[in-house]
Amino acid sequence: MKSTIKENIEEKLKQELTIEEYEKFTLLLEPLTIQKKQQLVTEDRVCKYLYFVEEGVLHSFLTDDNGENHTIQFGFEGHWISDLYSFVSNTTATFNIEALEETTILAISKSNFEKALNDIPKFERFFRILIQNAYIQSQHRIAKNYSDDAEHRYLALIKQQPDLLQRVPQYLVASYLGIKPQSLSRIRQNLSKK
Amino acid sequence: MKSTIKENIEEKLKQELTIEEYEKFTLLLEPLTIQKKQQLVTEDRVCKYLYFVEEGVLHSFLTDDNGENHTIQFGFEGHWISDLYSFVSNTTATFNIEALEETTILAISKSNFEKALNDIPKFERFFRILIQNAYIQSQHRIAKNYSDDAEHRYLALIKQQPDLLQRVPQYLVASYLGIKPQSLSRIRQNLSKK
DNA sequence: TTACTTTATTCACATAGGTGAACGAAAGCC
DNA sequence: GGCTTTCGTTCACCTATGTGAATAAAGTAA
Repeated sequence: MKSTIKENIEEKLKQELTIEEYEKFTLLLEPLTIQKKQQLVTEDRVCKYLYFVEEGVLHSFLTDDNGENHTIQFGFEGHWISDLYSFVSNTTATFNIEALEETTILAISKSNFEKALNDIPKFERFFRILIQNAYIQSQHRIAKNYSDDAEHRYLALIKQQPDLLQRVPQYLVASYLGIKPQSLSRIRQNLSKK
Repeated sequence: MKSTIKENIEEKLKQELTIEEYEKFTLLLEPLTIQKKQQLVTEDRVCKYLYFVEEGVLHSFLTDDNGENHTIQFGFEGHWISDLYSFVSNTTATFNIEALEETTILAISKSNFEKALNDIPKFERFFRILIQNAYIQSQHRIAKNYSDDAEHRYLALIKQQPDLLQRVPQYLVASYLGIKPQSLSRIRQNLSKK
């Protein structure tokens, strides 16, 4: 189940890292473990790290003016997660990031991130590809939100990630789909009748 | 009104390009002009370029299973636009890109793009920052779509881009907001009563 | 100018998803 | 083991937005 950062980088670069590159990079990472319900990032504080999930799950969410939470992203093994705007611009975060189970993480601080970009040429490319993939996904998510109703989005989601409901509570899946838990219940009820 | 690519790059890099860098880069670009309603990218064909808008406006949109169009993005002067997934993976595009008025563009092909990444070190960084900003924006757009209703999204949009309705027809603004033209009409009517 | 097409408005009615409450089941805790 | 909190379901009712049609206004072409 554990995901290694070396494989993650090599897979995106479609190229192996040399031992020196990997060791140089490893020195810049800070391992940490957080418990279920602990927050890694809290809105109104600056998000000072990028996080790579080795094992476990996190979610990033936004608390709106009515105090409701909206899950923007899940971070499973092998994902990178952060409040990127807060990280790059040193402003207070708009998202919270919280563990959904005990999670082991590798964190890279902004100064170490910049060191990596400058000292390890491949790293700038790696990070470009990482963000590029994330951006493509988010464009498609916006597109699907426009063209599909909640039932279709739910079906597409569990098709793409069949174990999702085993790993995270249903009300967070509803939130990620942009609907209320009751509505997801209703949708599942309708589907089971078909 | 015209936007220059040199300024666009330097602004993102927060650093000036040398004359050599700029000239090397310029050689990789293909200028073109397209007329209103012409398509730059068509779904089901591969998108072979990244496009920088010098002057004019484009929009990218998706045609759904009911034949309805959903505007995903507007590309004004100074914006880059493409079907990035199609471009990077050489698969057929899911989005269309069409001019909303006569538009002048600089296009960079995939092979030239790769040449730029490899030959001009700053370019990899520039492109990383470009995508990073786009990704941050799209994350915030997803978040706002979850927490705000159409009226709030409309108000936020015209506040952020007050000339939008002068440049593009209202039904495209509605589409971008994820609602029907009639609904935007109704929202505007309610607002004018307040 | 006239004619034709595209865009915006308004209305009556339909529907997906939201709301708040009640209830039971499951999970964590002492 | 029982107690308490969290989670999922169901229901009756509500609301924002969609639908389809009619009409007007604006834009374009001849």
